Amino acid sequence: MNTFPSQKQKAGLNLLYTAWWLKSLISKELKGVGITHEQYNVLRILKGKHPEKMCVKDIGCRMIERSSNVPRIIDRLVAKKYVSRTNSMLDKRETVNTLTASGITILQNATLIMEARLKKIIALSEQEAKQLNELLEMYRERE
Amino acid sequence: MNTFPSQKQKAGLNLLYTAWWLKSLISKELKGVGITHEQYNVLRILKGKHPEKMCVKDIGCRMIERSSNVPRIIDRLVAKKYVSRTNSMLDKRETVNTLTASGITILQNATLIMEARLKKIIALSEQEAKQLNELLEMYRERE
DNA sequence: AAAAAATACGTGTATATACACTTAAATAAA
DNA sequence: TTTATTTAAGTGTATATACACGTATTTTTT
Repeated sequence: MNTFPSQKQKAGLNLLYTAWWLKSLISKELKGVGITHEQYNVLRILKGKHPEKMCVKDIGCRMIERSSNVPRIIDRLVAKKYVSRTNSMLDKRETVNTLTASGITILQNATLIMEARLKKIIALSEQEAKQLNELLEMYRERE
Repeated sequence: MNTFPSQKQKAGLNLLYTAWWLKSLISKELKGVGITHEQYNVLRILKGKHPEKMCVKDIGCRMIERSSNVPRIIDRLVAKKYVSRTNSMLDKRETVNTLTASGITILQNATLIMEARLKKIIALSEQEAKQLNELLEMYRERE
């Protein structure tokens, strides 16, 4: 990684690679629990409002990678009985979704395992992480 | 994005989000040219050795996201006539792949469009990009 | 030289992404 | 009130990812 015409160009590839590396790490941990990276993300979002229910749109716009696939991710979580989905009574277009008891359990499980692992692996100090956050925000400043 | 228990945890999400943001940006530009992000990546890797031919394995291990899907990405590039694939004579297990003339053209095209766009959008200076690179490398130091 | 292990490529499957499209319901405009 | 527009959810399709597996070939071991 060291014959780059510019640091800026290198940073793009470095960013994509590091994110892939992190995502792989997370997926590997979650595999033991039986859920995918994206399913974990949806469970966490639902946890954030629990016991309040959330419609698909509100979940979607909180996803890290804004996907149009949320209905199908929820399908799988419903099939695994981690999420319950019913029709909204206020707005018949919406469905409302919430964690089940086993959804909460699996999420706690996943979170514990993952955070322990990440804590060990990620090599930055808090101060360095803060600096990284600032640079990432500057990176996409013109978004 | 500001009620995080730790900067380190925030950095993970920030990293995933920024990479997604960048990937979307790139994909959008490439759409006009008619290739995907991953196809572009393979074309660039082939360009790096051109006119030498490359086997699937050598392409795969140079991908940003190490995918086991390289044969199928090449399938699509062959179908579009941007890549030509033949059997290796040295090792009959291998196939050897190289850019066609139109592959070179489309790649030049894509590169020009993309770099112009990224230059405008990415908000970091060279110095800041360098700092970002250092932090990303530290981030995954224990890989 | 024959058997075993490793390698390169490809395939099959479940999941996800990106995007266009459909349908039903809610909201705004006429 | 009726019509038009917007919105929420879901579906279909092409592409990609992750991973297990199969097959042919090469390399290593015995």
